[in-house]
Amino acid sequence: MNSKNTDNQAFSNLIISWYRENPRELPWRETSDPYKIWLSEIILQQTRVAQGLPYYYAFVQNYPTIKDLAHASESEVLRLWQGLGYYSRARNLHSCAKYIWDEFEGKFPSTYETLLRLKGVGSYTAAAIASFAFGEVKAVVDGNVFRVLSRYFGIETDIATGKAKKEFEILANRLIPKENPGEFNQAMMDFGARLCVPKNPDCTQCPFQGSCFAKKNGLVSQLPVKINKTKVKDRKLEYAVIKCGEHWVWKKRGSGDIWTGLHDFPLLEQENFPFDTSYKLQPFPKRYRHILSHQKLDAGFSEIIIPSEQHPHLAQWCEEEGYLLVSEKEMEYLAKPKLIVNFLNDHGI
DNA sequence: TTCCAGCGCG
DNA sequence: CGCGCTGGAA
Repeated sequence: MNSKNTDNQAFSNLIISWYRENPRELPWRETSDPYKIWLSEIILQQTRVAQGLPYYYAFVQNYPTIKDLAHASESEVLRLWQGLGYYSRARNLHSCAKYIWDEFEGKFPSTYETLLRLKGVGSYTAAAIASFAFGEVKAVVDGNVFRVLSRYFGIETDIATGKAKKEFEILANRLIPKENPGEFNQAMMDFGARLCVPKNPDCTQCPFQGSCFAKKNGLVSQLPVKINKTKVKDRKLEYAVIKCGEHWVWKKRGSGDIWTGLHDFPLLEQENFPFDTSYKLQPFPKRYRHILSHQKLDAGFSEIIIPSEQHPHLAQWCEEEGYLLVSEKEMEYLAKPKLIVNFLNDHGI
């Protein structure tokens, strides 16, 4: 055995023993059911544990097995996902459940390579499911792993690049032990989430103080290197809140833009907006700001009251233009983006 | 108010 | 490489 392997073993032993002393107790760690592990990993993509936890409980409660999820409707799944963001995760989740139920009799794919073919499952999630549920020796590389390894080994590659992804995957796969790969992966992520945190980590508590490159060289605050070039565009939305008796006009959003599959209202800037002259537009004074990953939204709402006797006419227009006429009772069950939920809350809905 | 953390797709 | 969301911290 050469010294590299000895070092690797020392690293994995140390991080695993840290993990055994400091485990987070999480419900998806109590199971080896690949369905529940997959569900938890999709929820946790781009999402903190504290925020994802209630959604995990809700999904397990509503859909205890992949069969239950496969037999649900997409709109129901989106409604349960409401507020969590990145809604394509929910659409992919549901579509995968149907696919696995229909094509594989509900038997979950069990290898890294086959998991990777599932929509919404990339290299991180495939490695997580393969190692946690099936014991495959495959290292996860997420934001935590980038941080831990870049600091410990002093790697200065910009972690936003594809080059870094390859480099860190190779390194992590050299470190992962064959005996308990899943535990090593959990350990790396917990260590990054709880001790080797992005800002002001408490290095005095760290088992790697003596060997960490960043610690020894005073580079902890500089690593990992991440060049942030996300540019955010400004965008204005002018919503028409069209009410007729107990009914409101809604729009189910299509693909190719934000909030695919969720519901909001007709936009005034729409070409074919019909109620140009005949009805009074009452703008609400309050505007709503909402930040997405690449857009800064500034939304205004104007109310339009349609007399009840116009209901049939309005219903026909909705039919023709692809809008939904929904009663206040039924609105509750539509999946809506946070911005719209905020607006409704302000109006006691 | 701004900044930042957190993967996958086309 | 541009794009998709929200919440919590600075």
